[in-house]
Amino acid sequence: MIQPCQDVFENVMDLAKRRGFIWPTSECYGAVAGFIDYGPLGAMMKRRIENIWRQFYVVQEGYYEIECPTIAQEAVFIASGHVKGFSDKMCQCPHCKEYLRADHVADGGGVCGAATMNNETLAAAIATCKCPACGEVLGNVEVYNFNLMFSTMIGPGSQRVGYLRPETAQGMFVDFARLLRFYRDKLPFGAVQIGKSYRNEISPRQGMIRLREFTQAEAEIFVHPNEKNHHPSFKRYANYRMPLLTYVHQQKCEPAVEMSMREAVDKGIIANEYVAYYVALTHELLVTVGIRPDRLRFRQHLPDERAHYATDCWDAEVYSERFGWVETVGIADRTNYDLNAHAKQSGTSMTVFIQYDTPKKVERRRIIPNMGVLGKQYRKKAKAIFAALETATPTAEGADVNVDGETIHIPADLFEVRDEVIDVRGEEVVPHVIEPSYGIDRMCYAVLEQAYDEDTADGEKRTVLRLSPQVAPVQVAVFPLMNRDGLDTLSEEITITLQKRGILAEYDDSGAIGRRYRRQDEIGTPFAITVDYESKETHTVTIRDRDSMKQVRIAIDKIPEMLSALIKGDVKFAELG
RNA sequence: GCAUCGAUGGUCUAGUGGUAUGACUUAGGCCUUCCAAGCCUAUAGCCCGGGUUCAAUUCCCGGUCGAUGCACCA
Repeated sequence: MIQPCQDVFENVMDLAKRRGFIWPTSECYGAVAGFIDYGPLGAMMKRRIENIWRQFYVVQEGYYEIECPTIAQEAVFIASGHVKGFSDKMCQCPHCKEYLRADHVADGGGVCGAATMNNETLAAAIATCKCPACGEVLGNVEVYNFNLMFSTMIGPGSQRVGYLRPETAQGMFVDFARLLRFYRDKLPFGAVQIGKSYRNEISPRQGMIRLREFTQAEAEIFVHPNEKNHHPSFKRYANYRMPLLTYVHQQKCEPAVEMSMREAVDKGIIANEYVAYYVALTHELLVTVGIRPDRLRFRQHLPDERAHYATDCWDAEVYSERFGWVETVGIADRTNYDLNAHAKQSGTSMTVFIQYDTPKKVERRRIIPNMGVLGKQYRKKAKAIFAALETATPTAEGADVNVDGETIHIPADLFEVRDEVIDVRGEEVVPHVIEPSYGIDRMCYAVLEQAYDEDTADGEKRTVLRLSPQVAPVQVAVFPLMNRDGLDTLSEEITITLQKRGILAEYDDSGAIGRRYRRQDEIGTPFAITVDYESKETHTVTIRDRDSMKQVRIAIDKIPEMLSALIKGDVKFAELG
């Protein structure tokens, strides 16, 4: 699948480093693998991508953003399964020093039940196995858990364990009760979070594709389990078409098939309307930030690839010339797994009360003990008897209840059996969660790689980042043709006017004008305004398009309005004069 | 993490047991009426630690980072 291309990745990362998009972290002390710094332009571009994400999820969908700590106490990750399930049982071969997955060694050596063994048992079991790397018999080895979460201590001298979160999602789950109240106790609702997550990868490589600290943008959408096939805005994307690579296609090595979201749901290819809706929304979002549709596909997880809680999962994969298809977004139906787990761990209810349209009549039998007598007679056992009686099946003589292994006969005159019909107005429901989860750093890399281009201008090589105007860090450059005769002061005035309108404009008067154009081309600045001698007489300037290098003359007082429209994409440069 | 290879101004590079070549870039100046032109000047470098040596950027050992292969990637 991976078809390495020697140049693109290196060219992109070289440019990114040189021009201040991406830097190795803490370079003066030697960089650390798996960590990067975003430089001035990279941080700006990342923020613009995040803001486009907010436009979709917060503004369009109405799912407010929350912000939770990156460190959480152990209980959170016990419930989520990360303390237990996010670690691997490792051992080291004493002969060749290779690090090995102990359970894999056991499986390979014919040991049964390795997955359920504790570390000591597993160590004993693999002592007679051969190291798959060097072939020597392992002998006495220590088996230990390598957890991919970074752990820390909360407070000084504390025994309280904390972990850096391996995903932002848990924040939305643990805040469920508050969120439910905020959304006035009605489903569906959602909450989103953009923030850092941490995974202590054993061996991160591939630049910014696999990081130990990375930025996720996750949405958790809470929905009634019976309503997953009725997204209230489904019609927005019902006819949205894209190629889908289902797990059946993958098993048969067939290519993806293009279809609408309506078809995909109706044919049972995508599990429900909610998942389909966010598959389509994700497609639109990725195209908006500048991913080419022909380098974008949606691939369904194979049944054995899915996390144990997910019923359906689709990855948006972006094609990289260096890394092949890279998972950039995952859209999963997490069911009620997380809320059930936190409800159990925390002892807090994580349900929504759903009112019936009309109350249901339910027959109910209540057993009401005469506690005045029972209490005196049974003393400390009375409370347990009271509880046991609620579920007892009384006969005419009385009821037998079991308290602490002892069967106690309660005569019929010590309680009253009351059969009644009551109105049940609704039920407690644990919502299901639909989760679109975006890897922002991977999106940034994909945007840079796809924007990188080299063309020829006047017989010379030109390096140009064809970034969408919406994500380009610098939005416009302003140049005086000559830095004299008042052209420079007029240019500076225009720059300030644009900056006051919230447009990131960069003024530059150094050296030849051609060099200044090239410099801006390389960082992806989509437009350049040039003030020339005609500007003083006619109050006009030229505006230059990065991609075509064409120029159009416009009136100075029209610049802010026109640039805003060009940057937003409401107007295309080719449509101008 | 293991194995192999590599690391010289911001970038690309020459070279060396006695502190380093050239080009591009950048900054200042001159020139210049629209796409990296020209001229002058300036800034800036031997990945880190230890060893050998009078002297290490150079040789040796260890580390870091990067590339590749293996392993890993809930």
